[in-house]
Amino acid sequence: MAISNSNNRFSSKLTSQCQNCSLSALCLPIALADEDVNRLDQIIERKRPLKKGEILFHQGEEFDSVFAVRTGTLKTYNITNSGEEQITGFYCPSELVGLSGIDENHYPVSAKALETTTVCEIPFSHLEQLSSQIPSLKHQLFRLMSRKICDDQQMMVLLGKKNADEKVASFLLNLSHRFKKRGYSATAYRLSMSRGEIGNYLGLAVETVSRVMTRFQKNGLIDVDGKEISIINLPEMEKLVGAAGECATIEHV
Amino acid sequence: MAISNSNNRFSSKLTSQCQNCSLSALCLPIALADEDVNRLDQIIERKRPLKKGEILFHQGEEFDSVFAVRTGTLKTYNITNSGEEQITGFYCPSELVGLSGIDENHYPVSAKALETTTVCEIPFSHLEQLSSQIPSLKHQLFRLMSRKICDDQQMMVLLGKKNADEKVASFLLNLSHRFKKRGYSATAYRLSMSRGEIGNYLGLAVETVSRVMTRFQKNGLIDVDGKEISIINLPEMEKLVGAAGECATIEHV
DNA sequence: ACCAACATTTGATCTACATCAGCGAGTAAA
DNA sequence: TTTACTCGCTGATGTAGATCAAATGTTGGT
Repeated sequence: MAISNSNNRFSSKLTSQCQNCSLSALCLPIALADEDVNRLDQIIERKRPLKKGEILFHQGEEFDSVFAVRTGTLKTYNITNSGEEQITGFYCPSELVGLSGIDENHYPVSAKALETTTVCEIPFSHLEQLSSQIPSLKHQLFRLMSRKICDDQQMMVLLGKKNADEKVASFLLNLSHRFKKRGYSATAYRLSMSRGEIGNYLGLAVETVSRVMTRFQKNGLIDVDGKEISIINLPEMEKLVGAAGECATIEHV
Repeated sequence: MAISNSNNRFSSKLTSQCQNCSLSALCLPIALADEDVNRLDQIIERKRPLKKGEILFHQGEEFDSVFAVRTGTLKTYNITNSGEEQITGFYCPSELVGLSGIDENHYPVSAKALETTTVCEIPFSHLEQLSSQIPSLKHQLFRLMSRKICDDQQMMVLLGKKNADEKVASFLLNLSHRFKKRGYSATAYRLSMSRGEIGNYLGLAVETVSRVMTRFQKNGLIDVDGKEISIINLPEMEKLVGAAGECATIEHV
């Protein structure tokens, strides 16, 4: 895909730069030799930013790349036979989206930007080739996919067994952990998704999400101001979630 | 792990035999050259059968192998902080279990036999090494993990959005597809798990599972005799499930 | 600055499913 | 055979959260 130069603000960023990308330790957290980083750089395409609501790839489209989120947020979803949207995940900076397309060679979901979002496109066939030459890269890919499996299974437990309070608390703490990992505050952040999208994702009605958050605020667990969230009583929130899932508990590096 | 020779009935089977294993086309469905199959054979250990209730690996245990089910059925589950079991999956012959352990190098779940079950143990470090030398094997592994991600996400949709009827129907049809893929009848099979385990997996009470199945039978959709299930009205069942998930719809090879 | 469209909150009511309880059938041990 | 269990089925009742309804806030376009 040709790189757009229409916007000078970004063209300078659209160059090889895994070396100095602040996310490199996260998106493919491996100790690569300099020459290997260069090889990785060469296959990665930086794309122009997606505006809010723009689609990165469509459900059913042919799979060719995975994408690392650099800034902003994406959601993946599919459209059910009854025409409603079902959100299957949110993706923050440093996270990889598109792995589920490998199997069938088509993306089984669509990915849409929740806000202005930039991604690195990584053509999968190149990545796979490169992984043959760099064992640590291959291992890293296996780990990433394994983690995704693990995380999704925790999500299954959440959906199948937890009540509304536990779902919302898990969701807020999960985001907190993800922000913390990138060096941001774990206790104050901005939601990039609407209440409706949260409810859709958690298997709850919008009204329930709203009520639970309001109640959490009344009870001094969190502070809510529109999309701004502050976690006031972290221990109590964690208690609500319970020892949670093992994947989350063992704590990702 | 030493192979037990205490049981002659099995010792003859505990030899290299991916070539003539009827599942080989499924467990790692690749066109491998003969010599490659041999190399794969050499790293695989066939273990003595597990009896019903025996544990293949425990949650928290160090990860070293993935396992291909040859006969029988396994369930994976984890124990929540409140001490209850949460089933995260059932595994039939030809299916691979343990992939979620790669990331943290520990199994995040336990795996237990639901009936007498035999598995092939595949030490992951060897498999990974071998995959460096056989690109098609590496690709196959990526595909398998991708499919698992895809399937789990469909399960998330099921748990989050479907009602009891749709859950049970999806479950029964999913098993049907898995039996069919292995060449068995898609319309008559035996459940290896209890109603309680089905309910646990689907996020339903036992009583609900029982009631739904009874109602399905009354309505001529299925025939139930204890653990024996016959699907009488397949089209109607499929309608109940809806166009379902994309992963399932595009149809695995 | 204004208006239209949409997002969020709150209250009232409804319902799918959980929970509780009781029953019969199968199975294993004594 | 009896006792003790476990498993599956069915009926009665309770409840978490969905749905319906309406007011209020927020946002983007012109």
